[in-house]
Amino acid sequence: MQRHHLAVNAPSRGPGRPRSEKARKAILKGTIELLKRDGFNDLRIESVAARAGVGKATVYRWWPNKAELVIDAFAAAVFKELHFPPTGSVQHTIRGQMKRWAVIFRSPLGQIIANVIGAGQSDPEILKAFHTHWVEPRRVEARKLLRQAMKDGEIRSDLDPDTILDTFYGPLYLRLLIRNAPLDEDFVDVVFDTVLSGLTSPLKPGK
Amino acid sequence: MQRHHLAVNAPSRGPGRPRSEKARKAILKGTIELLKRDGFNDLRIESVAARAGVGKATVYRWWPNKAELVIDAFAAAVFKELHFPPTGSVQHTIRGQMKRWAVIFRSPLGQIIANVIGAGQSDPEILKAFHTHWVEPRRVEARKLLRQAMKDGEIRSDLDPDTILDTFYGPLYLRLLIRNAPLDEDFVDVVFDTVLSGLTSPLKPGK
Amino acid sequence: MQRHHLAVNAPSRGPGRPRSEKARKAILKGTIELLKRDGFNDLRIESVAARAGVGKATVYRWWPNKAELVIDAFAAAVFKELHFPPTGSVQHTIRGQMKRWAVIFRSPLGQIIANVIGAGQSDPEILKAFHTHWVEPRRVEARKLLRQAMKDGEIRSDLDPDTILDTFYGPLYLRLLIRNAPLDEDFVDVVFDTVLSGLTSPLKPGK
Amino acid sequence: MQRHHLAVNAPSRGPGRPRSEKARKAILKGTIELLKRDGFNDLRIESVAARAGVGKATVYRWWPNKAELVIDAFAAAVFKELHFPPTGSVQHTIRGQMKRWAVIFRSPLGQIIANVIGAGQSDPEILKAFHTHWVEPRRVEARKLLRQAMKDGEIRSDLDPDTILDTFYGPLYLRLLIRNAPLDEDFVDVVFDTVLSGLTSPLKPGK
DNA sequence: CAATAATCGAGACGGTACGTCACGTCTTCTT
DNA sequence: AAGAAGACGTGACGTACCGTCTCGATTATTG
Repeated sequence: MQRHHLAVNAPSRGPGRPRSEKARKAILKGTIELLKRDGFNDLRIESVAARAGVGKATVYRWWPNKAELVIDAFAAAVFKELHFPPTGSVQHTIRGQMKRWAVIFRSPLGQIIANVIGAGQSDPEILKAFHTHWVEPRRVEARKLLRQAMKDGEIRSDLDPDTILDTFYGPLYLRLLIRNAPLDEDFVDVVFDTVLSGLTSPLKPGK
Repeated sequence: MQRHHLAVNAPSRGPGRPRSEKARKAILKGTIELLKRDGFNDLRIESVAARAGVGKATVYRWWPNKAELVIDAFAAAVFKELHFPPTGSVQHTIRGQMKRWAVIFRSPLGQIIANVIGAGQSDPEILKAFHTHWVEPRRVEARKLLRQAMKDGEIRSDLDPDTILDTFYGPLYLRLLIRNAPLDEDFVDVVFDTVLSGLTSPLKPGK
Repeated sequence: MQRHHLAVNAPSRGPGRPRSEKARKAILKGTIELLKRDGFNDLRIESVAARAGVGKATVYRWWPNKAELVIDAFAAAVFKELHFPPTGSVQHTIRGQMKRWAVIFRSPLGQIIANVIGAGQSDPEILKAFHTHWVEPRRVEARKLLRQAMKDGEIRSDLDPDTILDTFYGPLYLRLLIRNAPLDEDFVDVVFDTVLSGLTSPLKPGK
Repeated sequence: MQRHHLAVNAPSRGPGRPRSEKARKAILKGTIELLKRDGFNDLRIESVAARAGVGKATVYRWWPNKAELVIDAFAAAVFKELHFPPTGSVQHTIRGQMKRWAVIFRSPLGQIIANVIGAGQSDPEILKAFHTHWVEPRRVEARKLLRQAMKDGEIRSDLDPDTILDTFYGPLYLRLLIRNAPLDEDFVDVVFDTVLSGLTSPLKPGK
């Protein structure tokens, strides 16, 4: 019987030795390091345990499988990247955010994100967790921003915000995952300018 | 010592029993089926061999590892999808191509494509093969098309064709891989209209 | 650092919560029950603790390992069987004792004895404890009895009492442990008669 | 699906790589060695595999558990000890056999026998195998011998041969297993003389 | 009566070995 | 020479217990 991801905010503990915070952190840290080095596929739970100086059973006690472990490690790693501060106009904010993502995508964290999405292709839970821990926290602020821009008349107001965001960010994810060309500043600028321009133009007849 | 991807078109073979074409096809077919059912991660060479009624060694004789096998199977599966016929104006052709992709992406083949990209995140060879067998064959025609459109003044002529194609197709790949929202006709229309509109507008000052 | 089997008869205890007699008894009782059910090899300290409603550490606080625990439990279980009352002639007494043993050997306690001897084959401490708690307490009275019989001329007086006792009881242990044939009354009678007869015959030349 | 101890005398093999005789022998040899060194309880399948230079799976492919492995190893080890040649009179033969057993019981093989009997206390299969591979092969000849002696009037003819053999050999097993006193020549002589004497005496009234 | 001290239950900890699975290689007989 | 069959050594899996360790709570003696 186990209790993964349970009652985190229980004010008082039950009996028994409390969970070792040191072990938990060492495991998550080791997972990130090995994920960078070996990728998701070649990540070994045994290696994580060994690197964290921890028994294998301690890993399995708290994470039921590699996927959940990686998700948690990923969530912890991106926690600090969560914030998405408006920096002036909506357009300026989104362009800035896209550039910051490009930086992240090129960094080791980007490789982890790519790995998580990759692993998610054969495990829906991972994909779901990627949503919960990465996509959604950013989308909630971005949607708010877009709706404000629509209200202010800065962009077309007849489109679904998520569709717009997918159009902005899709090309970035494409280059992250397919790696057909570098994900550099110029690319971000062109994509942003192109899409934004399309969003401010008068409506055209479809098809 | 083995000899993968051998000179197939040697006019005369050496001595010995010739390679069994039946076995080759059964292996590729079984690979595709199991890839659909189990995904790349849970695809077992042993299962492929068993399903194909073939010895495990026969698989390894011709494909050095799971990745190459999947790539070959993938290439065989998408072979018939290769053609990209122009259907009138450039705009009409691209919109049609995007819609056809959306259909494919929603089909079982789409799951295989997603799986291959996913597997490619921890194996550069797979990603490379995805390029060779899927991306490039389509891009060569698409680039030609775009360059014609630029020459005709239909779209801006100062952009890299691959950047443009990434902008068109990135959102589709995003929904294929992240599955945050359905990849339906409307989405394709909105993305196409938006991006195309951005490509026909007069230049705006970047940044 | 621990203190097993401590001087119990200290008239006044030190400070601190005293040892729980209830826990001690529950542990010994559970040990016997599980020993019967699972045998020594498959006896789990965790199961003992769980069955006794006791923390695992409480078991380890008082018994350093499974062997000592089993020995203690065994000693407690056989404590009441210790007495060996003379019932008339020496011959009659020994035959009676052998029959009582046969009954015990056929009972669940017999299985425990067999298990303890079995476990003793890979742990000398267990064998030693089996001696101390089971064999010797019986031998001291039996030897006295035999020496009396020798003095009285009932049996040969040139033999080592322990050799004689091994000859009497060896066959019983054999059937307890090897289980090649039932350990019934007839068997006891034949063994006793045969050996006793051999002990009363005039000496024969050895070899 | 496995096939332990199967079809040994199949005249022609099927397809597939044949079982490695080298591995089989190395495993049985290693098992005996480790059994001597560590006893049954502390015998590790992993150690057996390592010592035999063999994969753990190869051990499990042919023996379902430690018990069966030990039984097979034991059977192989005692195979050469099987013969029981008559050496003159029945009495002389039995005394000689008992002395030979005493020698074996004092040797490393004796420790293995003790271990097997010990392990048999918590696993009936082991005990059964001990019977099949050790006890019975000797008993068949011994029974024949005893029946001949009965017919010749050398010993009483109203007793079950197995009861007699248990009376002869029980004391030897007792000292092997309980180790309360040395299993030396004198002990064997006294036991043999005593029991034999009891078997040649005229019948006494039981009870 | 408060302070001290040892026990209790619970249960997490770092380990070791388990028995299973798939890997990629090999060895046999058959085609 | 390639085929299928299937055993081989390897190494990671996820599980079960080991014996130890921290907890908060309880129950004694001592100051």
